[in-house]
Amino acid sequence: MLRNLRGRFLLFSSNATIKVRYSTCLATITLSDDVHEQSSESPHASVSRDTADYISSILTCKNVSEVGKIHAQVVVNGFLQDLPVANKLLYIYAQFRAIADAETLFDEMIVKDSVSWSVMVGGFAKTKDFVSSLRVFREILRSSLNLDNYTLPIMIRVCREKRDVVVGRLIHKVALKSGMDFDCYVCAALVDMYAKCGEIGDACKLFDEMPKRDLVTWTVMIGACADSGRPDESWVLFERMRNEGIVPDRAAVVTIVNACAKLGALHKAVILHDYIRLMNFPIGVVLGTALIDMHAKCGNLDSAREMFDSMKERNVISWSAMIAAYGYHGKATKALELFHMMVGDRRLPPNEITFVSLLNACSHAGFVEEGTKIFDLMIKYGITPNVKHYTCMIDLLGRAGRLSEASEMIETMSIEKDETLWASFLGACRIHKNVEMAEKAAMSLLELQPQNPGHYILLSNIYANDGKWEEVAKVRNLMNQRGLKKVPGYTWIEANNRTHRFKVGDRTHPKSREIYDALKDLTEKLEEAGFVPDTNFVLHDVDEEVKVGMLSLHSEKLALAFGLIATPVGSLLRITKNLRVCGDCHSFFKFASLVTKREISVRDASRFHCFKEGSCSCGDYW
DNA sequence: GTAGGGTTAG
Repeated sequence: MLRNLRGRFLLFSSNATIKVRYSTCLATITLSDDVHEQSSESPHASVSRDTADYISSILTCKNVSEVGKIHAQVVVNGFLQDLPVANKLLYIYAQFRAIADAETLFDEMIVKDSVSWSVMVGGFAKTKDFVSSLRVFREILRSSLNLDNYTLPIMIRVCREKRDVVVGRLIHKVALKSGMDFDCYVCAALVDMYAKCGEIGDACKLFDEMPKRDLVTWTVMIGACADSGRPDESWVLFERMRNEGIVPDRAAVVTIVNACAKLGALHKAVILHDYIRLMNFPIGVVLGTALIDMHAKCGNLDSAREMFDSMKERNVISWSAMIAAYGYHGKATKALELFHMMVGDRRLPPNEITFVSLLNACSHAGFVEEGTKIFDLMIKYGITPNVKHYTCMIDLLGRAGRLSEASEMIETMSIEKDETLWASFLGACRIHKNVEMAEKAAMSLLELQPQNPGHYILLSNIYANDGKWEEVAKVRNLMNQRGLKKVPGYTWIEANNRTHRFKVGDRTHPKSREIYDALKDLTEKLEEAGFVPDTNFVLHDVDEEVKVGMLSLHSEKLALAFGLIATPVGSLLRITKNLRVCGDCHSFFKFASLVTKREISVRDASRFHCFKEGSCSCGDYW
């Protein structure tokens, strides 16, 4: 029998065995004849041995059932109103994701402090019950409790997970208004939230204004730059961080490896891997997988495979990364081989991304039949095709010229179609010059993304190629009315351990004159060799045309011309483009590799093209 | 006593 008398918990018992049903288990506690007294008068008194004992036994629990037993003892021995003990119980329930148990306990606690509330917010967040998390957070705001540096990062993270920048911003404002001082946890969470919600400007501003930055804050910002298409800035930040004496840990290294993969710069990949070896970072599954991806995306497929082979432990992500690596490089047979090894000998179940990688590999290589089989196999594995799988299939069928089959697939699929899917179909229609189908695809793109200037250009090009000039004018007017301007694509080239960037008609490079001379010279030689520019890919933007002239000013070609003058004869040219390389450039590179006797490795938005002696590793499936 | 960052596709 438990009684609470003026702050003293008195526990009376006779020779008794008390059964307490609590939580998910039944605890049996045998009590002694003695009367125990426990003082709880002064909360500031040193923590009693019993409190500490309970806390340590709670922390050693291996499962919820063990927690339940200790919980029962806590109740019986009158320690439930001992805040550190109750909070620790709450915490451990939350850790085991037994949120219902935590909630029951929380409701029964007469006294709660900011820790109890914070643990509940975190507990709900851990089980992805974001609504409840927010509900508890609102209760904190309504109560007399102050906001603190513990609850805030949890809530900000919830907003990040939900990609809800509106609520995120609101919480940020409320916190600012409360006058509290933000610590590194709050700032890092805010920077990350803004960045993942696509508000990179806010993320940068916060980061720049921080008086102090710790390793996590730097890591978050490095990742944020990479995710927002500025991996070159990630690299600069990583160096700045190290110059400030901050030593990266594994998570930071994974982040920069990931940024380097996006950068696609081989010389940086080599430097980074050497650094990782030098620092003796243990290469676990995550870092190993990131390295596979980095080497593959920087053009070194062999290093990627070496990494894969040397890993002691691999998971489905590592296998998928290696399969994808073969895919970008047009090696569909290798990708399929690895897949069969994965599901055969290793009995590792593939996930939906494995299939995207595999289907992409098939479409890159023009493996229509194999791709179709894989698509069916995926369904047998119980994976419902998503829009990405369908996009691969549309790409696969479309590039192979099977436009009506692709169109039928689009008509009959039951899931929502997105812009990538239509863009894939449109790309295929353009290659095979099917104006009617292209028009339909472009219209759908415009409907889905009326703010994307690229779609207007595409549609107007389709009309232009078909001589429908009135329609061209209409589309152009619509674009101007909506205040949209074409965003240029960029091309990078590595030369002498540096990366140089070009955009269409670029004249900002110090060696501009030489580059243009080299390009003119090259173009003449290519035309002599039989190269015919493919005007299907000319952007019929009149103003732009007047400015930049013709196809020959594409950023890819400027980069190539620079590479020819800046690197030794015979050396490999490594080019990276942030959009898909067009058919005209593809053909240009093929001829260039023949005429200049250079090997040209081009990485675009989703694949690698290796041009050698007038042909491309990916055949005509560019 | 409670809190922030890392791997595969498109």
